[in-house]
Amino acid sequence: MLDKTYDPHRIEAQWYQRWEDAGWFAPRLDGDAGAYCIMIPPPNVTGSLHMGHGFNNSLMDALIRYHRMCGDQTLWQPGTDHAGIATQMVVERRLEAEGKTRHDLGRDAFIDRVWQWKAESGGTITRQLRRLGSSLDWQHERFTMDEGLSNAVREVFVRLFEEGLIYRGKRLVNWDPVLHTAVSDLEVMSEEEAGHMWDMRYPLTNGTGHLTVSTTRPETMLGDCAVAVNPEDERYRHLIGELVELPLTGRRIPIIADEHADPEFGTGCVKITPAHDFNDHAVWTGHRDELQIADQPHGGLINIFTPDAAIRANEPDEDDLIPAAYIGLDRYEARKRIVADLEARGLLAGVKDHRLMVPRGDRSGAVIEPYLTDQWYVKIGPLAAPAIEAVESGRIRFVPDNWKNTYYEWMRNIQDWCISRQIWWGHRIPAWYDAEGNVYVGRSEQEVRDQHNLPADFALTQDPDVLDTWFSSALWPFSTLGWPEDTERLKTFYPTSVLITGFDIIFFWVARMIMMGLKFMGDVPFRDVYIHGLVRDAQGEKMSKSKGNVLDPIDLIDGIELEPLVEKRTRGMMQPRLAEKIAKQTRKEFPEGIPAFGTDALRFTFAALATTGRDIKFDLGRIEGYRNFCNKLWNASRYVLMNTVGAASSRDEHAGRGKDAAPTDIALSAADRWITAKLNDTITQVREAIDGYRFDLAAQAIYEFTWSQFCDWYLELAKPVLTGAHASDAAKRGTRRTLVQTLETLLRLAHPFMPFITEEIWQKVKPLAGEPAGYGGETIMLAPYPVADADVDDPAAVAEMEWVQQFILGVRRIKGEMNIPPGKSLPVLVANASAQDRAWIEHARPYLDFLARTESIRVLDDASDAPESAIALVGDMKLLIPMAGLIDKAAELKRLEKEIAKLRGDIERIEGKLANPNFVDKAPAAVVARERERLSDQGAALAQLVAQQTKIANL
RNA sequence: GGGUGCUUAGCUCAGUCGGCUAGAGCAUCGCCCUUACAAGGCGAGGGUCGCAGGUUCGAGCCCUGCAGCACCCA
Repeated sequence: MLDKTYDPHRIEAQWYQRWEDAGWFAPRLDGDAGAYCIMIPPPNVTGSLHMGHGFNNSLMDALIRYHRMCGDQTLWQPGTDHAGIATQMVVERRLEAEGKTRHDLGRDAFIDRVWQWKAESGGTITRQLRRLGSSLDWQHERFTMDEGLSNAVREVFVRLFEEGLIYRGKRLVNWDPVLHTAVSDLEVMSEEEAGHMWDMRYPLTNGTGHLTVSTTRPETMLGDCAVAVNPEDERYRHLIGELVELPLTGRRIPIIADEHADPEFGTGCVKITPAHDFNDHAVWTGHRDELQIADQPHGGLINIFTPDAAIRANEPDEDDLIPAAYIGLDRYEARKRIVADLEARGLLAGVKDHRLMVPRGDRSGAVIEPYLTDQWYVKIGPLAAPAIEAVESGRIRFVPDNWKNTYYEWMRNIQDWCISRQIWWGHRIPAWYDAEGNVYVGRSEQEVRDQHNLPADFALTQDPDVLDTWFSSALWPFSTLGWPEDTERLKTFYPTSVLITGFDIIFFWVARMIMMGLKFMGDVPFRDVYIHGLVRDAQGEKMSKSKGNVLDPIDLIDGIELEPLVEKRTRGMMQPRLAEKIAKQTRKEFPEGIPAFGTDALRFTFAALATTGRDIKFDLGRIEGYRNFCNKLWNASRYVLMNTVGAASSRDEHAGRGKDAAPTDIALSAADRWITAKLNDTITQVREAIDGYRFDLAAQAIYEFTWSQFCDWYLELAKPVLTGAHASDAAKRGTRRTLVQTLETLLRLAHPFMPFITEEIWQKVKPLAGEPAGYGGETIMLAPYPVADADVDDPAAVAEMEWVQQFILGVRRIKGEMNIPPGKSLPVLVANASAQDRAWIEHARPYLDFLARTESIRVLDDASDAPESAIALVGDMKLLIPMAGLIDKAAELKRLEKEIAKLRGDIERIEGKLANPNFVDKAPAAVVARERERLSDQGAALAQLVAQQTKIANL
């Protein structure tokens, strides 16, 4: 028997271990069933679970469990990502606490430290995924830096290089001066910030005055190679080809004509600093062959910064290219000094406040500097074209569909991918250099030596850089399955079925997987891409540590007291004032802390909120409601078990399933047949919803059936049968069997969304319910998913039960509105009853007595005999509850008036419609017929109520 | 500047092919501790579907314009 109260903690603790130990998460590789596979988006190996993971994994597990129960060969591939920059930063911060930098340790020792950190913290997120109930195939867990995946990375790098799709080039990159590495365009976040616009005077060398240029970055003037004006700009046209003197440096630079100069912007003159600005670099590219530029130092492409973004020293052959006064100054210090010096010389024309877009590294937050470096690139055009085609042709389908536009937009404007990073934690680039700087690419140093006949004493040094983390992630759908080996798993599970992810990594990850999958597997990596929204807080704000509004899914599962919650939210806060604010806000929002809701409630909430194409606001009220739902299911199950375990019910009584199997001594009532038909409808709805990725509709259908049909009606209808003296043993058996089988099926239906509670209950129900579709196994997670059965449709039973419900609701409504306690028994008179009504009254009498608390039901042959009564209509039949001593005449008149007004409004609308010849002629016949029928029904009801109103009013 | 999405009850959201009186949960208000469940039961109130036009017999849904909000890209 089930415990009296639902305690998610106790249930969840045991089942996961059992499932995993039994090996039930592994795909069954035998047989000819279809394959179904999802790759987990690998979380950061040293990270911990946030709400986004919780959401994402709840949906994936629902699909995986559904398909596993459907009998597919089902694989959910687990694994983690080494998350290069992020992980390296964490370890560096820990070193910093010891007063060291990574350079103090050296590369090898530092990497050892990172592996140590992984060993320490690497289990956290996989443990947390287990807490969510995720049925991942842990026996095959992978890590992006394990041996197999590293092999795959080298293999891909070498093959792309050999095809000319990977190259090394010196270009402007996004340089992070704090992390000392290049980052890709995607890792740069530009936001508008407050700054200044400086107007600086550059004297004309012909002595006729000066040009004024506007800039937001005055310090970069040291690297200017020209001033550009728009060729159409009348003000400056005559100066094109003249020279100006670059202040503070003594260099002379030309005035050039270029469209890039916007006459409307500032003075219309723009300084060109090709080594420190992407636009300027493009301008320079167009003018680099002009003598006045080509003759400048470095052909005009003058870098002025060190990797720290400080002003660099001069090279031996540069003379005083960089003025000594600024060398060694940080870029912002240099800015101040240069502005001051210009002002001192009368060359500063003005300063105004100006809002500008500032690019920052998404990890470090440092202002990104366009910087000239040697980097490795993937030539992306040849990879992008087939990846675009794969979506256009429908081989890959986005859900919701409109995301494909975002994908196209990016893919059609894609730039070559900078894949080298100047950090230590990651896949080392498989390239070696000799003393002359020649580069050799190969799978290993040995392979390079063999291929190029380089003797062992020929010095080679490996490229110090590592690859962008997303390079290895891009291979995830096939590298995890064993590629480049041709494994069984690869053959079975590639292409995978669906990718489930947030829109934020369409570019980082989804697009790159598609390109790499097509390139190396010759096929798409997945058929569907389901894009879900972001999990936000109850106010719709993005969750972030600095806002202090982060919810930890584990805290929702286990609950957390207020003090630990406050501590957690403010831990490691740099700004005490912010910490104080967050603490205050947390105490206000969660004065009692957060109660434990359990995993099933959390998962069901995620499913219910997963409407397509929208972010979700995570409101604690919702999870509370679904925790209550778990409780409801639990208690309903207790009721079913209490009434079936042990009773006269042997296993045989329940063993039969469906109509054919019904033994002769079992009688199924209309209620039994009705709930079976309703369940059948629900099965269809849930399956359709899951197949269409409508997790919200699936959850809603399960919720509605369980609560509003099974609990509110069927369990109540079962009571008079099970406890009443009038019911036959065959009827009792029929009801018991229906209770058990409905519950058993419902548990299987709900299992993908609430795995723990359904397993726990199923274990108790299974011995009573018999084997669903011949399944005799030990766990619900491998039991067959319910299949709808057209044979159990039963319109007669449905009609009867709807009548019963109308009758009961009619009586309840009168009681409710008249403030009569619901438990009070009342005599009911019935008038205008048809033969069918009379039969049903007879037949359904026990239900009516129990649920409507009818003391007696008397059928009147003539309604005029009735005493003063409150009225309710069931079709044409009138329910009359004598008012004497119970009901106030004025109250009943008011109630009638309200209903009459509603009917009149309705009738008026319908008459209007039917009076319109266009409607009658053009609308489909069925629609017109339905309106006519409604009019006649409403008209009859109105007549009855009006008659009643008159009668009562006249008393 | 370009793009995408959103706007429905106090709140959070459904609403499929254009067709019954626009639904659910939470919140609110009454009555009930009825032997599965007070984490509950029974009942009730609550809507100009962002605004303005258009198409249609019929529009929350389709079209046009406008407004507001959010996000992405430059």
